[in-house]
Amino acid sequence: MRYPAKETAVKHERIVKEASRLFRERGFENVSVGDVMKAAGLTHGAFYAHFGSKEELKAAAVAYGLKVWLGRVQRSNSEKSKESYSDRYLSRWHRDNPGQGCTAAALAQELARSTPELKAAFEHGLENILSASGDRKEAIFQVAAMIGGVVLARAVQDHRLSDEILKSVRQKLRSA
Amino acid sequence: MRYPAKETAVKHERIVKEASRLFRERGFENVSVGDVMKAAGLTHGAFYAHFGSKEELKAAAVAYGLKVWLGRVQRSNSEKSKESYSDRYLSRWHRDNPGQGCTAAALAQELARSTPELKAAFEHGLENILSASGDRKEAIFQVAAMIGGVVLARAVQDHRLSDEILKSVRQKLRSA
DNA sequence: CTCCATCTATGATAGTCATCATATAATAAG
DNA sequence: CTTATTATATGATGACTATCATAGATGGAG
Repeated sequence: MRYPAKETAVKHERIVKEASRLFRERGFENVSVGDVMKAAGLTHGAFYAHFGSKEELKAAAVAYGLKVWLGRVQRSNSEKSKESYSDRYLSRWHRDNPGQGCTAAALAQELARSTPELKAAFEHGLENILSASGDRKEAIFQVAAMIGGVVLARAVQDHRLSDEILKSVRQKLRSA
Repeated sequence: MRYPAKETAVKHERIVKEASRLFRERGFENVSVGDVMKAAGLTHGAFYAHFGSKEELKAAAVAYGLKVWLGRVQRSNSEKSKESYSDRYLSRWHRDNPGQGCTAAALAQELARSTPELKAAFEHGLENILSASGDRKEAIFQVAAMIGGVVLARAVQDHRLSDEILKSVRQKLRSA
């Protein structure tokens, strides 16, 4: 790195962060390289000084998103808060703000159709999260139910039904 | 309908069926109108004699897909088979054949980012499925867990982990 | 048998997008 | 202070795609 040495790294991180947010909001396919660079305050051509391809950016964005997720899970484990992690995950706020939310709940289906590299990036992050829990089988089940609940709640039109979905999964998970 | 009157309806249905399969396999964005028409044995231009836009086709494909899903649920309810519906849903076969599988497990995240019309089509189909069950809250929970399980299992690379996810959700759902 | 409505095919149009080529500018190294 | 290096910006390029325009073809209505 011969240029500003420090600012460059900051910009690089900003690109990944904005990409991560935009991808979660609109999906990989509906975000162009130009969109990401504009959000990062740069022009589209500069992109290829940072990444070799859009595919590489996707992998970086997924890895970043899962790192953030892991941080939230760990923080929730240590704070013995009244509100459980699943309650926060299955909240209206999370449903309505995919850009700030869980990468899996926003992009898992597109990941399922992606390259082995991308799937591996996701898998690695997921393993870290599952390892952060005691009962592995229970953790897998909870993650699946949480993701399914948010995905369903986001896919329907009616607010009443959407709220009912969130509430049902929250309650069943708590009683489990 | 002035043309072959019967064949036209057959072709129309074939377009919807192939679209439904292709969309589940590759996602809405990765299937062109031309792809669908080719799969149906026609050329791209003929499409607009059947649908006003790709958006209309998506809605028809989603409605068709959920109708098929409802049929499977009902059949499973009547046949008091040994294998429960959730076991079949959370099978390796379903994970590996999204084109023949559940529309929600393949497209729900894209639906979440779609037009109100599309989301309404999905919601309508989902309501029918939930209505086919006795305990509504339990049905919602099971559907969420099943979708989340298959989505997760499809998004990871390692077969061992993927199988473990399917198995964990299956077992937890059965014991619930 | 004739005519017209409508399905189908071919080709064009316009927009978007990932990627690359080139040129500029800024700085770290000497 | 000079020079080599590299981030950045602007502007192509080529590919893809939804949609439309036009024309051909087909079979039901009269």
